[in-house]
Amino acid sequence: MKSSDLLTVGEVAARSGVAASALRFYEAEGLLPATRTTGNQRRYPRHVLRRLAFIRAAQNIGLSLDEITAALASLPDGRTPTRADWARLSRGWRARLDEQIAALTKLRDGLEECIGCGCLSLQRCAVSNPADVSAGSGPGAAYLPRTLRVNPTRR
Amino acid sequence: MKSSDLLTVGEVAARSGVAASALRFYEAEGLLPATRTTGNQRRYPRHVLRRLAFIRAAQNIGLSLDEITAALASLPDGRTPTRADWARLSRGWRARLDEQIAALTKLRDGLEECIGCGCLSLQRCAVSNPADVSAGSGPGAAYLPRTLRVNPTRR
DNA sequence: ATTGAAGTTGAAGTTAGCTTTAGGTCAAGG
DNA sequence: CCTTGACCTAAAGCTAACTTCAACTTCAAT
Repeated sequence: MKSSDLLTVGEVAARSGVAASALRFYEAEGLLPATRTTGNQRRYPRHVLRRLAFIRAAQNIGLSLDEITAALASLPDGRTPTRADWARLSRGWRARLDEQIAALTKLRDGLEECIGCGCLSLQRCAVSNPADVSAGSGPGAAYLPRTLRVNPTRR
Repeated sequence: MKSSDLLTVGEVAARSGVAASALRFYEAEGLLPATRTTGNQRRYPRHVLRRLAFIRAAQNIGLSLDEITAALASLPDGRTPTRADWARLSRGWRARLDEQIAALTKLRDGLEECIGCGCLSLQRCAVSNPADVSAGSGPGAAYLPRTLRVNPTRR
């Protein structure tokens, strides 16, 4: 155990489960600032673990790193979120989750119907066209969600 | 309207809402075969519209193109899915949707708790660590889902 | 003083699902 | 015949969120 109360990248990686390369990437993106030793190595205060927890939580809810950066930047002094900050920010996420759940539920119900009818029509089927986009509305019509993948990208 | 009952890429694109470039891409991937005219232009039978509906539906459920390719290849003669095929294949998707919905619901409930406690711990918080991965389980620990994005990639 | 592990950088690579571009070819109307 | 719009191909580009690589440098222990 180190005597200092500052953590190295390796230590933060080990404690958080976030790869060192990701930590460097986050710093480059302005998401996770680090101080430097005289030898130019990164040192992190303990509260980065909390900040990382916030980042992971937000990612799990579905926010992009850009959105997370924006959320963190909205805090005074760019501080690591306090309990109150957390409560305020995460309240907005709830609606987001609700929307996602509703969309999936609608899709599932549509699927039940479709299994029965077998229509599978681009125009009328709730599963192939869940957003109810009419075929005439032009190309590039946005179909629904990029859903949760069982095996996302290798992490 | 053309006299032939074969469709050009442009026509398929217009009727399906799938971009012509995507159709060419699908052909290259073996997802959507096309015949050629003597002048080397693509011609599609009408049932590609059904096949495309199947592809879109599967995408909306969350299957990757690779998985969709595999599913279609599993049909005899690589035929476009019939009503019975559709019923059989889509039954498996239901479980997938259920899992996704369950995961999101768990996340939402965890969020409710977390708003109250404010713990935001990488080890204990259901939102920052929904898969219950212990911090000691090594780097690269897979956190949960790559969730539905409100604005995925531009389509 | 030496050594081996851990840290540093910028640049390039990865994956999925397409889109865009450049440089031609084809088909139908006038 | 000529023009115009739709089509063709191969290759490169795009986005997000990282990872990998190569070529050093620093740190802590012996």
